[in-house]
Amino acid sequence: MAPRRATGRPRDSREAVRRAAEREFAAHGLAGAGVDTIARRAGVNKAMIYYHFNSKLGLYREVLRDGFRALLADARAVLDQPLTPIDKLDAYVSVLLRAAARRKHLVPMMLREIAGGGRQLDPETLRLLTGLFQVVRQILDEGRRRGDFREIDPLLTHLMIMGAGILYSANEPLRVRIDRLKLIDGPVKVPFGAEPFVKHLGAILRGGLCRVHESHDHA
Amino acid sequence: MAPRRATGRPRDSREAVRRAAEREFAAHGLAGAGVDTIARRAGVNKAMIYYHFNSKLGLYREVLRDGFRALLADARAVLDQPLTPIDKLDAYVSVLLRAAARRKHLVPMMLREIAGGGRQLDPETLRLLTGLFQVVRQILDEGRRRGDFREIDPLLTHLMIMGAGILYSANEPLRVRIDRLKLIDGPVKVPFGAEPFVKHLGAILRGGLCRVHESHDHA
DNA sequence: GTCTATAGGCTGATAGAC
DNA sequence: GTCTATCAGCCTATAGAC
Repeated sequence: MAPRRATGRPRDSREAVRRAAEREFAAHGLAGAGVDTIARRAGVNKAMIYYHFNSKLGLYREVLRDGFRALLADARAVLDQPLTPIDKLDAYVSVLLRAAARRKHLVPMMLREIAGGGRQLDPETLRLLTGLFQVVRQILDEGRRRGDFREIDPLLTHLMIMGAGILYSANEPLRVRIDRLKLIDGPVKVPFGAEPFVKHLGAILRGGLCRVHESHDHA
Repeated sequence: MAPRRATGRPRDSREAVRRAAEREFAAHGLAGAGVDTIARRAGVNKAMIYYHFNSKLGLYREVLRDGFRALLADARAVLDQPLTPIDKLDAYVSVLLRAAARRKHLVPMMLREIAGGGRQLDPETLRLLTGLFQVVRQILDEGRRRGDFREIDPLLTHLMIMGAGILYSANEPLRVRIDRLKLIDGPVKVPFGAEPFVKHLGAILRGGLCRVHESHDHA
């Protein structure tokens, strides 16, 4: 029995609010977001927000939860793909970045949440977060069983991938600005979009930074 | 001519405000922070904040700038150490994490700033940020010249290290909570403090995830 | 489900005495 | 440099009609 346009506009007002809230919360955080702004941008009366979500915090939590539910579902799908473990890791990173690009509110909200010690994360959202770790852990386990991977801490690896991926995504606006201002001298090309990052991280995970010196000495 | 206790208390009131502001901004962000709270915690009259810093935003910017100035100085010191490039990278990561641990406001503030597209970053702070990249670039260049490192994108590498390091630092409270709630099953030890991360990232940068199979086949 | 009107608290900022 | 007093605006939230 989902509420289907009783009187007003064809499009569900609840959905409109959610979408407007995603933008506002991502840009300004829970404290900085304005309920009036969200209502205006949703083309909805402000009272509707309280009707549907009870409070600003309630709306905030629901937006976060929805986002992570979708993200976790995407990530889990990687496990079923017929790929080698190392390629699955690539796919996972790619999914992460592309999910962040599609749902632009997720990464900024997550970032602010982490900055605040995760105070607004309800238990379910916390569970969803650990679910992402489980995906990485399964991939790493499979790789270790097959003898592809060496013994490596799965949680630290997860945190590394997540951190690098999140910052890279969130960074994009800043990179654009730094690029425009020509703040970096020399022949450095500023990367944009998911692809360069996925490739780069994949290369590092495969072989690290160092040269493979097959019987090769300097001097 | 630094202002030295004209009338009031022995300790400089400006410094007291800065320190209280660090905590408040880190915990609640620019919008969420309260000027009254900062004043109270600094043991200083609220009007003094406006006397010293003009506005809440002015105070915020100064706190950020000071933090990154100190961080960049620490990072640059690594360049002069008598270490091989790969060990310098380790040292750099270590400095980053330890600086974050000492100046607890830095990472959360940075995280929120990134989430907001860096809207409140003044040009100098932006310059300081790119300075960190230059440090990584120099280390990588030196390694490439010596033949230790293979050809690798320095900016992507910098972003990877920075992202992983920042998230790991910022994550600590969340890891504590997840650990307490026993949300992760199985024999996974949740890491705390800088050391495990520095070691882990060092290992990955050195050799990646995969086993070195010197003539070894699975069959 | 939708809208109007408004309460009521909080908070950034300033004026002005000392 | 420090402090008191106070304003003015914003902004979450609700009551209540339709």
